[in-house]
Amino acid sequence: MLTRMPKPAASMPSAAAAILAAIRAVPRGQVAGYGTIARRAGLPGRARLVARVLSGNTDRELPWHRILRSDGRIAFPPDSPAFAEQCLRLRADGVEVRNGRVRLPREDSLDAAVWSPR
DNA sequence: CTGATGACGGCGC
DNA sequence: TGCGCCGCCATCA
Repeated sequence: MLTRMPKPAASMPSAAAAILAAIRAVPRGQVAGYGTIARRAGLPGRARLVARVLSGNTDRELPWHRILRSDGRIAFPPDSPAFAEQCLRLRADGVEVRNGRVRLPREDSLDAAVWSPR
């Protein structure tokens, strides 16, 4: 049966793959926190790992701009070019960005519930 | 092995 | 809301 998933091993390369998959699964117009992505990837408590993976990512197709800090703030210094680009890409998605911050969906929303079976 | 670093998170004030 | 402190994880000097 496929009922059992392998135990989460953060050090294995597939961890990064799971993270990338979780990020790719965030639909346009929506956003998620680093910690949320980590959980969706089966790596609870590895928010910083998500950040690490993203920092090494080169795929322009990856919706990296939809990943924000838990408080809805963009994780870049407000004066950095990355910050500016993330702002643009978010708005291109139709997301409202106020002062480098967006309205992050509550974790207990339906969408989150579907994603995080626990 | 110890200490520093980073696209983090939660809590307290 | 803003800020600081501390905890956590993985990597690197």
